[in-house]
Amino acid sequence: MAVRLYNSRTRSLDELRPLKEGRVGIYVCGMTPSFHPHLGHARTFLTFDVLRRHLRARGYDVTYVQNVTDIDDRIIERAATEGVPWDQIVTRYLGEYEAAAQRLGLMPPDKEPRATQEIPAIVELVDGLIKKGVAYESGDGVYFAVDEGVFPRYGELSHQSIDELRAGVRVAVREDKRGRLDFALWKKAKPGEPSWPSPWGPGRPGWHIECSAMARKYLGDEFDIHGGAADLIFPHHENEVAQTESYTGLHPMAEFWLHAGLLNVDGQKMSKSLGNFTPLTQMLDRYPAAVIRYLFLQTGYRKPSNFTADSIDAAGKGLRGLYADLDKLRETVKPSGGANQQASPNPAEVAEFDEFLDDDLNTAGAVGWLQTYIKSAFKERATPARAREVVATAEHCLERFGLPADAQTAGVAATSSQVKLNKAARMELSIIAGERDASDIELVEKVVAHLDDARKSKDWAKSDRLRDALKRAGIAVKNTPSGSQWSVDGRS
RNA sequence: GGCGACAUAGCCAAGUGGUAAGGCAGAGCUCUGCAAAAGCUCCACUCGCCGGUUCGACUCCGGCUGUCGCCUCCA
Repeated sequence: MAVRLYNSRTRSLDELRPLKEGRVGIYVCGMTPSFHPHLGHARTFLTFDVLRRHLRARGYDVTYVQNVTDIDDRIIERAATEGVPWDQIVTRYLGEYEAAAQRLGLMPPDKEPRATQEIPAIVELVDGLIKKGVAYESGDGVYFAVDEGVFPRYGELSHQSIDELRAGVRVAVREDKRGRLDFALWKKAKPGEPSWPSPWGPGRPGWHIECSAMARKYLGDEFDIHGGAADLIFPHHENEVAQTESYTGLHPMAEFWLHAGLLNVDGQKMSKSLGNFTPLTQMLDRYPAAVIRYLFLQTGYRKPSNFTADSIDAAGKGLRGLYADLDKLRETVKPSGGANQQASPNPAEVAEFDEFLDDDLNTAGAVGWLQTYIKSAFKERATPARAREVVATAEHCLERFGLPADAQTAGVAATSSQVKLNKAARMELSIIAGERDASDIELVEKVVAHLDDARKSKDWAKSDRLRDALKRAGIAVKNTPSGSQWSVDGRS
């Protein structure tokens, strides 16, 4: 079965037919590091991460390009506000993004070009557009002449007509341009602004042109997939099309346009002014990356998604449950097994999983399939050999999702490594443990060890007393054949 | 005002022209000194509303209502 994806350009589910046999080129609009990355960025890049993994598993040689727009008005504004050089802003927020990307397990792009390092390619493009008569130089920059109708297909991607757009313009025109819809290709530098040399004097690229230039340079005049979040369709992607296709005379520049749905928080769009903007780094401190990934996997990538504390808690529990089932299967294999009995994923079952992903990256359906699949092994009372096969298949699927193979690695194991005891709890536990200087975690472990001893000697009264003390300290204990496990109570 | 998306149980969320995946929460049972975990069972005669097409629609068409997004910077 071939891969089908929803194509914003044609507004239909189209079959992926790479321009070059066996190879897929993907360009995704990346960060403009002018502020903290947030959970919405994570959703978008996680979407394309799963797409890459799937296409690769389908045997395609994927080239994934994700740019960095490391110069724009917001960066300059931010630098001015803080009174620091513009590139310091870029370094700070790009660093923050890269650290977050690593924690999220995003595969590094094959190419990660930066606008300021591609000035020659950008200048070449702008110059070419002027020569073709679709762009013009004015007092403060170079503009693309949308209003003059130089690009008849303008509005086709976002399904807007030039007339309607013209009616909708409601921002005071400050730039020195001929038509209200015209957009900047090159901005001449005002005193004190960062600049690069060009035939039109020192300046910087306008927003949009850098993507046209970089996509062309790394993937060619025509390539397979161009992606980004839904809010980029207009004007960013529309303008990219106008620039690139005017320059090359070819259409379409990208066969597929993929758009990831936006993320709301508590029913509202994330924004600084609403105060619901949580930096991604903080979210990652609060929730394991695997849980965030799993949460997004449970939703269709195109749908607008609403993030709430409840939704991520439920995702955490769901993921932990999945790992618990898997662990149980692994347990059943161990005694009779032997370490060298390796099983391979079942091809027919992996194919069932793949069918979901082939269908417009239906990760939610695939997650449901995987949950049922693992559970079915219990219902069937799987033999050790079969259990091994199910585990191998499940692990394969998890890897395809970019999820770790077990709860420990995913950071959702029941036993927590992070404890923070309050004063009263610390005092109570240190008395029980007979320790004053132990760390919180050592203290807890000591008391849990006492509890285990009490249980071994069937001293239920003592065992219950210790359990209660731990509970007051916010620690939940559960007993297993291999010793007691504890976790910070209420943490999911 | 223009363009577009979405509307499935308490919550999150798949899906098909032929009779509703999965997860969370909830109920019961098994197990258990207790507490958990886990397993099993149950949990939408119904898919925003109204028409139409059809032997049959939640799934196709039309209308209505509602929510959201884009049209200005945005992943």
